[in-house]
Amino acid sequence: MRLSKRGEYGLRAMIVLAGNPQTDSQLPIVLIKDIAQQEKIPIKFLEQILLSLKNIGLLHSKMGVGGGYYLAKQPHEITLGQIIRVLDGPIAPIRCVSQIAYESCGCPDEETCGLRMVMFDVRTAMVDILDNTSLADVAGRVEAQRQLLGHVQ
Amino acid sequence: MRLSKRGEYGLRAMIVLAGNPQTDSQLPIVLIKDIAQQEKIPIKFLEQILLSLKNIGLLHSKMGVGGGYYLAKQPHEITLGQIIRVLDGPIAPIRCVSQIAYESCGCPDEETCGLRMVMFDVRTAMVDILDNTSLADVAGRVEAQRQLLGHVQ
DNA sequence: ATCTAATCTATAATATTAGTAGACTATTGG
DNA sequence: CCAATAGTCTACTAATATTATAGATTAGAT
Repeated sequence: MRLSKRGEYGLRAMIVLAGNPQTDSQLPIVLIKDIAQQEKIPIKFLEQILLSLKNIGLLHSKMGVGGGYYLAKQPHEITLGQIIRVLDGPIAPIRCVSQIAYESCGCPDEETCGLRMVMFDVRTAMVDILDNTSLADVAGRVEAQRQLLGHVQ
Repeated sequence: MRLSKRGEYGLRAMIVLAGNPQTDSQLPIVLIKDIAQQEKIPIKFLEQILLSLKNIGLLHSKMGVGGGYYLAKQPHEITLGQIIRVLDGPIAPIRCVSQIAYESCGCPDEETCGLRMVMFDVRTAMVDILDNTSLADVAGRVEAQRQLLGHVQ
């Protein structure tokens, strides 16, 4: 029941990117290298991860001097659920409760399978959080917590 | 974010065992072989799984003719969370939110780590379900669903 | 041109998972 | 006591997934 490093690193990177808010005047481009350094992620591994997120349309990039990665949408439009599904696959404890990647678990009657009923609830609980938490929400919570702890920016 | 086969098989086996309710007159002993057959689980794999559950004290067993496995406690005293922790380890998307197997994720300040905040909520949601659902609860839900669908026993 | 930075593909190293094998021990019943 | 039954224990293997690493390539800026 654990997130992979791939998923974790991807989420951390996206949260960093969301921390550089998009303005009209200045593009919030961040280098892979900088994210890797800041979050202690192996750079070559992070490259692959960001590339996946780019290919699915969550990130844009720019090559060459002054290039880097930036969010393809506003932070409030990107949820953690989207990111995790790209990097770790469907969010479901067992396949027979996945909406996106359903697969029979082979029990005689799914309608009366006790395990399936409970795991359906677990899946729902996870998805409820992850699909309703955006990068902006995360940034907001971090900010609120900083204020609460009296951190000075 | 998926349960292993080990975990899944263990849960299925325990649900089967809880389906044979414990009475004073007759011991509800079930053979590994029968569970394996009914649930389509490789028998040698299931042996190991049941042994783990026995060693942790969730199952008892009896060798020889007329032997087999039976629950060590009443179905309402055994939760799915207990079973999963034995077979799959701690229930937490990342280690830094596990109560039982905490481990630092290496971020500069855990108190203001956005990923940690969200994953803490996810963990809580999963644990709330799994630690509050007993084998008796599962059996009850299966029975209720059977009635609802008009199955005749 | 040259430097920078992302892109792409392949592959290596490691860990985990899933399953198999077989010898051993305990219990029952004849 | 012996044979059959059924769980115990340990080791091992095969497959798969995870976590990277390497290096050549392409695009863009100055």
